Amino acid sequence: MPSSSTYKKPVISTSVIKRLPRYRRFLRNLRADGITRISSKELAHRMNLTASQIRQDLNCFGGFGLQGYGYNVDDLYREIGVILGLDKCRPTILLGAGNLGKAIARQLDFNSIGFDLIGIFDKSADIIGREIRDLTVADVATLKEFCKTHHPEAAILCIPSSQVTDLADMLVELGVKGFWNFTHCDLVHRYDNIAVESVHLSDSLMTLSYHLNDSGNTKKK
Amino acid sequence: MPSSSTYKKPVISTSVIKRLPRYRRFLRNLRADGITRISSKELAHRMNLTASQIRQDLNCFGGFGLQGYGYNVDDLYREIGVILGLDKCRPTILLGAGNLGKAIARQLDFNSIGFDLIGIFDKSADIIGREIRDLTVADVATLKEFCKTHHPEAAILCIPSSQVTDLADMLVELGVKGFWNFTHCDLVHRYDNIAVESVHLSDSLMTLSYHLNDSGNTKKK
DNA sequence: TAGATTGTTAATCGATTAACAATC
DNA sequence: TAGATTGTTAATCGATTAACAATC
Repeated sequence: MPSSSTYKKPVISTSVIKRLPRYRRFLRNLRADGITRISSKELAHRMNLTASQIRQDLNCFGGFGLQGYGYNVDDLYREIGVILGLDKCRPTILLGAGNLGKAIARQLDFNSIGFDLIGIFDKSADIIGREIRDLTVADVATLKEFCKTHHPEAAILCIPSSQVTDLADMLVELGVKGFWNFTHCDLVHRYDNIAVESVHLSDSLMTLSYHLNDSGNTKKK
Repeated sequence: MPSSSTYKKPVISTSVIKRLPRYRRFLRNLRADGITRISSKELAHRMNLTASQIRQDLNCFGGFGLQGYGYNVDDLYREIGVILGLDKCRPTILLGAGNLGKAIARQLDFNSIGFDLIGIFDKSADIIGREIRDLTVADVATLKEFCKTHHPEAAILCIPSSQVTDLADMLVELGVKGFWNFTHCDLVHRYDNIAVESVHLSDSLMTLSYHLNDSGNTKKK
């Protein structure tokens, strides 16, 4: 039953990975309610999944349960955090401090989920120099120099689509290993060995629109 | 080959629905580049999919192509818009005008994707009365009255988790048919016949974290 | 020990891909 | 007509569910 985060992983499917944060949220709520142990059956019931799926998912990473007992809520919560790498502290930069960028920077508790926001950049003179959290928005012209000194591992893209590919290409060359992409641009298959996680807000709203069309047979995700 | 939006739909899988906005984005780009027709093969190549999948997906909704020719870019772009219901104008309200709510309200072009933002509500005295786009933030205490007059169909939830269930329950009673949910709360299986589309920002960032762990065998979504 | 619940293998289901006849 | 490419059926692949032996 390995629990450390460095051993040869047998490639976990995206479906499984995407469920992990949700498991973690439910486990946190359970813990907050003072519940210390839970069976796959009970958790499945609360999450509207099958017990089988939960056990299959967790066993991709190791045997975290105990026969006849179930899972320890707090242990499992922390294990999932380790699997996701939330115990890391990855230097991260934000590109674009407009409405959305600013909100993202302020809204999220980066440090508690493995990221450390160390720089914010914009190209607009109106925005450069402003304070967001503990950071001052810098001129994107100084980005290259900044990266060479501080080696950010991840970059958050909240810039206009037109600027995305140039900037992203540059960042990859400067050693950035992953993008959290809020632009309309489809970066996903552009690079090898670079992680891209996209949040396409309007795509998401469009699927809501679809489901509003056929209210009645709606029953989703 | 039906193209109108009202006929008996044989339940389309979520996987297909979720791909539609992406097809639409690519088609728009093609159109912008002056390309008027495209084969499933060529589109598949550009989108990193199989031609087979594209044809299967589109044929869930009707025969939009022409044998020996392919698809008309502009027609298909518009058809997908109709399928998604982007030609509608659904009265929509925003709950919570903090960092994120404000940014969402300002960032998105609601009208071009089927929504009409008609009200913004908050409970904080600091925020009530502020101007966001063409709207003035109203006191959430006036929400019920507002709904009885204006009958919003969709609600965007950008409020603290603690307030979500009470507010959402009330809105459902008042006739809201769908939620765009940005809270940590898992609304999904709470109601019948209510559409819920969630954007869990930290969940998304966590999956990026996971993929940064194993840079190398990263190749995703 | 008996009861409970896991870890894991086998069966099922659904989604993706391949193949090909229909047709522009 | 010949060539191209769709719509659609069949085959494959992967993900979910069921079943059950292992074990706490």
